[in-house]
Amino acid sequence: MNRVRSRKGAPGIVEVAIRAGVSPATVSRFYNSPDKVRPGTRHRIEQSARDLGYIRDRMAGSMHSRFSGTIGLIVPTLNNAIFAELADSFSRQLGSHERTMLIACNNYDLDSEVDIVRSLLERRIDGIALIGHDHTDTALHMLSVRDIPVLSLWNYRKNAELSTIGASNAEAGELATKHLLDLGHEQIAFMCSDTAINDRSRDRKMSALATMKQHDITVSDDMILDCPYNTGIAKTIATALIQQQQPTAIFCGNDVIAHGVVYAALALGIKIPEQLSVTGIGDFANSADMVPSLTTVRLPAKRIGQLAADTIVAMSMARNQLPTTHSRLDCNLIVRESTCAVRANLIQQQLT
Amino acid sequence: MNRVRSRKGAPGIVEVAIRAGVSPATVSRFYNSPDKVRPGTRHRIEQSARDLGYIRDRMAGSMHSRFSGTIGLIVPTLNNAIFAELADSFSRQLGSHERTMLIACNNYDLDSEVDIVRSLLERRIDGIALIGHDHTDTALHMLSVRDIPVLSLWNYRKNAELSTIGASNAEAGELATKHLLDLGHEQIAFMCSDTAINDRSRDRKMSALATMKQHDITVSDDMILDCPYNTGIAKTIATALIQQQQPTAIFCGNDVIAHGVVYAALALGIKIPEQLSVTGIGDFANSADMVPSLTTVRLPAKRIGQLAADTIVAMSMARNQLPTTHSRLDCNLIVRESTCAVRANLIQQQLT
DNA sequence: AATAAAAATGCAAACGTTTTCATTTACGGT
DNA sequence: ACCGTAAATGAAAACGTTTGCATTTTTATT
Repeated sequence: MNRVRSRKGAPGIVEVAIRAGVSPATVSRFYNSPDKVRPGTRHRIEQSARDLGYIRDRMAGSMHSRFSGTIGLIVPTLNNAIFAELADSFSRQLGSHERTMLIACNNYDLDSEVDIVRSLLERRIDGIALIGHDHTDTALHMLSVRDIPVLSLWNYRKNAELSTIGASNAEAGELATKHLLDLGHEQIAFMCSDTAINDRSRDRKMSALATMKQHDITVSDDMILDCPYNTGIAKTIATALIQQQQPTAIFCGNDVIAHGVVYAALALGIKIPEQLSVTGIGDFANSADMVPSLTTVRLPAKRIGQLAADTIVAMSMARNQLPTTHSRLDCNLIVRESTCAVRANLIQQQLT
Repeated sequence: MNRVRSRKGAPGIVEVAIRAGVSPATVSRFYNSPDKVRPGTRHRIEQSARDLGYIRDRMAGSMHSRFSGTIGLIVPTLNNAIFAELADSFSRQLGSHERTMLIACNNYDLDSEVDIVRSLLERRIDGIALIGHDHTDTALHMLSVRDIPVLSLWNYRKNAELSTIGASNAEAGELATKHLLDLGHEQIAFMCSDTAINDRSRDRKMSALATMKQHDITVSDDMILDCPYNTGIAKTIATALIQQQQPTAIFCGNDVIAHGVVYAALALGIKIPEQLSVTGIGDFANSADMVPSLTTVRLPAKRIGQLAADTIVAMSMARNQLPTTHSRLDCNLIVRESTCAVRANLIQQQLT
C-alpha cells in the first residue's frame, strides 16, 4: 500500500538524463565538474533540468561522497543578539561556498552541547564551529573519532588545542580597564557573568583584575559582582551597587550588562560620565546610538563569522589534514560618551 | 587508491548488529520503534552501540524513509535581533521533536529567497517556515510540487493562502495608534520601514493610518516617513522630524526605530513623555529596561516559534494532508513611560 | 588517411540505512 | 504437551546519487 511514491512528481537525475539523451552519470558530472562534459551536452542537460524543474538531491549524493555540504554552528544563545551577528555572517559566507548552516543553541550548558553534537553528527556535518574553549571531552572525542574539522570561535588563545579564530578577550578586558585607569579611576567596580562556564567572561575578568593589580590597586570583593547577560537584571544589580559602593567607574563584562548599568544610572539621576564612567565589551547594536553612547571594546563579530566560514570549508576540503591555526583578530577600544576623567567626577561630587 | 574509508573508525549499523548478535534490521528497529524489539535484545543492542560509540546516520536513513528530520526557516535577518528570539525558540522546540533547524537569511530580498529555497530543498527538508506573506511564485511552486509543508509566520491574516501562525500586525498598528489618540494626540508622526517588500510593516502602517482616518484626523505627508530597521538611522531621521514638524507623538513601526527616536529626543533634550510620546511595536530586549521605558505592542515571538515548530512537524508527519489553518496569537499593548496624555505636553510647552 | 593520445560518456557497483515479506520464536489456553 | 496466534527477528531489495573502470568518440599528430 505504501507504493505511493512520496517524491510526488519531482523528477530525479534519471529523468533528466533520459530527456537529455545521456546517462545519469553524465548529468551527475554536469553538476559536480561541468568542465568534464562537452558544451553541447552541457546545454542539453541544462535545458532538460530546467524543463523538468529538477532539484538535485544532495543527500543521496552525500551517501557516496561523504560530504553533506552542511556545517554546524553551536552558539550559547541567539536570543541575546550577542551571537546573532556572528551567526548571520557565518551563514552568509557559507552560502557563498555552496554550504548551509545547521545551527543550535546550548544555553551555556556543556552537557546539552554533547547531545547537540551527536544530533549534528547524525546529520553528517562536514565541519563544526564552537564558541570558546570550554567543551566536554565527550563531545570533542566524538568529533575527533570521525575526523570532523572543529573550529573554536570568538576567543583567541595562543596555545589552544583547537584551531581558533577570534579576538583576545583578555586583551579586551585589559583595554577597557587601562582606559579607566588612564582616566584616573580607582574606585572601579566589575560586573561580569558567571565565569565558571564561560571562558570569554573568565578571560575578560581575570585580565581586568590582573591589570588592576599591576597598577597596585586593590579591589575589594564588594566591587566584584556576578551578573548574567540580561539588561534588566544588570540594571537591578547596578542600582544597588551604585548606591552602596559609590564606584566612580563600572567595568562591564559585556555591552548588555553595560546597557543595564547606564539605565540604572539614568533612573537614579546619576550623570554619566560626570559622576560615573561605564565601559562595555562587544559593541552591540545600540551601544553607539544610545544616550549617552557607550565606551566599549569592539569585537569583530562579522569578520570572525566570515573568516570562520572560509576556514572551516577549507578544512573540510583538505580532509581535516590542515595544521591547527590560531587567527587573532584585533579588538579596538572605542571611546564614546560614557567615560571621562575622574577629575570632573570629583568636582561634581564636591558641588553636590 | 581511494579505498581509504573516509568514515574513519566510525562503526556502522552492521558493526553494532554483529557485536550484539542480531541483524542490522533489528538494530534499525531498536532506534525507530524500540517497542518492537524484546527487552533482552534491546539491552544488548544498547550496550553494543554504547561500546562502539555508534552514531546513526540519519542521512542514509532518509534515503529510504523520505524524511530528513530537518526543517527549514528563512528569516529576513538574524542581525537585528528582530527574529533572533523567534529562531531561538523555533530551534529549541524542534529539538524536542528530534528535528534540527536549517536556517538562512534572505536580507528582505525575495529573489535571494528563491535560491535559498532551492538550496534547502536540495538538502531534503521536511517542511519550511517563512516570514510573512510576500513570496515569489517560483519559490512557492518549487515547494508545492514536492509537497513540502509550508508555514507563514509572524503576520496573521484571515484569508492567507498558506497556513499561518502569527499575531495581527494590523491590530498591533491599530492598538498603538488608538493608544496615542486616547491620550489626546493629534500631531502624530509615523516612522515605518519601506512597505514595498514587507507585509508586516505594510499592515502596521496601513491600519495606523486607517485608524487616524476613522477618527477624522488628516495626516500630512510630512508626518509619514520611511525608515529602515536601524536605530542609528532612525535617530538621524527623528532628529530632523522633531525639529521640523514638532509632533506631539511618534508612532514607530518597530521597537528598533522607537529606540532611535527615544535617543534622538534624549540628545535634543526633549522630554519623553512630557514633550513627546513614543510607541514601538515588538517589545524587544531593551524596551522594558531603557530609560524612559518604551510603550509598545508585544508580539509573542517565543510562542510563535514554539507553535510553529509543533505545527510544521505535525504537518510533515501528516504528509502535508492537513487543512490549512490560521492561528492568531494575541498582541498586547504594553504601556510604559514613553507615552502620556497630550495635556501635560501642552503645559510643558507653555512653560518653555 | 591512419593512428595514438586525450576527452567524453556509459555501466554498474557502491554509500548505510529502512522496510516489506517471510520465517522463526515465544506465549496463552486447553 | 500441543496448537494457534501474536510477537520478534532475519534476508534482501530498495532509496538517488557518485565514481572507478571500460568503452566510445573526438582531437591531434604524422
